Amino acid sequence: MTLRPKLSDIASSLGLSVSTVSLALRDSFKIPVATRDEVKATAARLGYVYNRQAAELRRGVKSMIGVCINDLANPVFVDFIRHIEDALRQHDMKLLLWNSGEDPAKQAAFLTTAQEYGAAGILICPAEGTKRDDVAPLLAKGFPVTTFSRLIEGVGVSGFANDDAGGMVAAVEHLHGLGHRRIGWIGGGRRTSTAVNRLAGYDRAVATLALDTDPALRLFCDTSRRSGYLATGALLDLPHPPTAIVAFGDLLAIGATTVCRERGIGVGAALSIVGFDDIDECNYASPPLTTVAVDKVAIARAAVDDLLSRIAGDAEGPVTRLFTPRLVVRQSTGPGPG
Amino acid sequence: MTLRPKLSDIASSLGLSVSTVSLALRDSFKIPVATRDEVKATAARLGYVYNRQAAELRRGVKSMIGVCINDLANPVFVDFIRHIEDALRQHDMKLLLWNSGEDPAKQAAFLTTAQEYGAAGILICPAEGTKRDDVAPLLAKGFPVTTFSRLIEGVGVSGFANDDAGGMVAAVEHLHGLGHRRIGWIGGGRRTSTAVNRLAGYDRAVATLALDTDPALRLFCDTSRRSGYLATGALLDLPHPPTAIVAFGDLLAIGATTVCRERGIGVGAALSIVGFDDIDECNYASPPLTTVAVDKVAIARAAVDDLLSRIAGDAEGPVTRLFTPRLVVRQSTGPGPG
DNA sequence: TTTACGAAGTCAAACGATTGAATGAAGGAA
DNA sequence: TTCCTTCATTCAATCGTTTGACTTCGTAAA
Repeated sequence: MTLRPKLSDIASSLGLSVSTVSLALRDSFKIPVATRDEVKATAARLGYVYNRQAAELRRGVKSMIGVCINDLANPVFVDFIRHIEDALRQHDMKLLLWNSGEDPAKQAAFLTTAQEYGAAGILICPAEGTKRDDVAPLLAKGFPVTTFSRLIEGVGVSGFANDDAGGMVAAVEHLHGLGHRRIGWIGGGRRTSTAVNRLAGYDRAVATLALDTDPALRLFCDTSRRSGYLATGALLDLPHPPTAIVAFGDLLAIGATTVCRERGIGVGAALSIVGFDDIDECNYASPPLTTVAVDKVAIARAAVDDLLSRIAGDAEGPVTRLFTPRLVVRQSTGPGPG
Repeated sequence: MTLRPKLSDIASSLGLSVSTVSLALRDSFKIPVATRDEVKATAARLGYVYNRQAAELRRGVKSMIGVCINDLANPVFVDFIRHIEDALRQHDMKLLLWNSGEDPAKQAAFLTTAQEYGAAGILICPAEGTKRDDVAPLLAKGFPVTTFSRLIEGVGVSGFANDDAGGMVAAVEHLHGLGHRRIGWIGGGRRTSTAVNRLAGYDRAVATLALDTDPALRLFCDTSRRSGYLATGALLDLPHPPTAIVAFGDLLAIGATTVCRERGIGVGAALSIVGFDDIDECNYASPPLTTVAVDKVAIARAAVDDLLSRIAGDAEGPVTRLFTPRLVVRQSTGPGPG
């Protein structure tokens, strides 16, 4: 187990100075091409590996971005990561991944850790219950932070998210157009901007379209398939169950289809179900799921662009931008009763 | 936008030396408690953030692990990441994530990048077509590398994987026990150890149990839901289609159930389907999927433990360990014809 | 012959934290 | 008073790279 070779090893092996070697490896025009080639050959021969930590310490540049999400088990977030990674790759930036598991304490730990490791900035999908003061200190110090998918209320931090309220309005309007008047909600309560806004969209549409407002129709739970299964079961057990359900997210909706199957309730017939996010799984659900497609690629790109321009220093104040979703009608929705 | 404070800022603000501050922050017994507290308070007031890059450069320790997987879109790999992350967290190690997308070139880039960033070691699920020489140089240099989920043929690198052949034998035996004699295969060919071994298990069981060996029953494709959908469609179009299908992975199996649904073929009745991996989605498929459950938690833990002991220097030669899978019978398999 | 200049490299001081060795002051024993 | 400890703190070298300033040398212009 040889020691990792450094510039000085290459230098002494060639009878050159460390400076020359450093410049040669970085292709400085100050070093003749012949020397450069010699240096590079020796570096390769010795198995030299660039010590980026040392270099960044000296140069004061950074090339890593911290990315914090809440739930790796949810394909939506994984989709976001994939697109963020794609975008970062184009800028030659690396990704330090963190999973907060919706725990603001773990998230706070990451905020510190990412800085410690010399991250240039942080991309974060704020955990449930993230408060203004959780990120304000960073922003005050001028440390670049940008949020994606979820927004943080009243903080001067850039955020790129889906128009969740609008999307949910579209979902309810779609069901209303099919003749549904009694529409249930399953999903998050008020602890993330996504949940707040989707629920607000539901409430607004229900009010505007004069649909049934029975509070029993709204069931709050987390975002897993299992919760969708359980919550939908509970709605179906109501004395006067809904004829359609909008779910906070696709996983919930998929859980909903499962309980229907078990009970012999035809999805898209006896019960219509709409999901949200449009993960790949929707296409293979039984039946394929009507959902509100979030433009994850655009959101990821915008967030990365914003963060990078903030890092570069040429960004003005914080930006908030909502992206318009698209209702994708598949077979889990059908005509209402009557 | 203030500059990030450093030890010297705390020091001068207190009229102390940098050494004292450094020692105080690390709770050295050489510094009286009163001074420590003062230093810590000032650090907090100034918003001091530890510069781990500088510290690691000086101390020569590392606290980051590079993790490279092939396909973030596949829940199996995401499951592995989650468990790896859990295991690493307990050792206070951070995770630098990389997605190779099954591209050995991208994977090679990561091997270098991770070292450049000062990773202590690398956990890798080798991309398709990874050859001995892709990792041998690292190992020769004594850089710790451990593989999980897939193995690399004939290289002295530790590997922790599922007993894929055994699992597939169990799947075929299960179908045989149900009376199936004509069993199709959909999935990977020979480019990963997982594919090689699962297919070998299929072949072995087919031979041992004297089942139909029609080569048309084996269809090679990638691991996506879509491929499962297409490949299964092709098998069903055969003049003499199989009565059961084993899939390389769950996503394929889910795609398979989808095409059956479209064609009105009862899964678990007219056609039995077995998946592999046991991702959460299996429980919510229609019907819930019989599958071979891989012990991802144990594999992830073992890989992390091995890597960490290698990093600590107290590991002998490379270790290869296979973990026994468990057949989980759900409703996608049922009695064969006759 | 002197001066000037470009080419090819080298010097040495950073970057921020760590740490073994050294310092100075206070207190106690002889 | 002198010597020895102990305590609290500081010195200074170091980790591996980078980079502005500098050297050295040969050649060409004046």
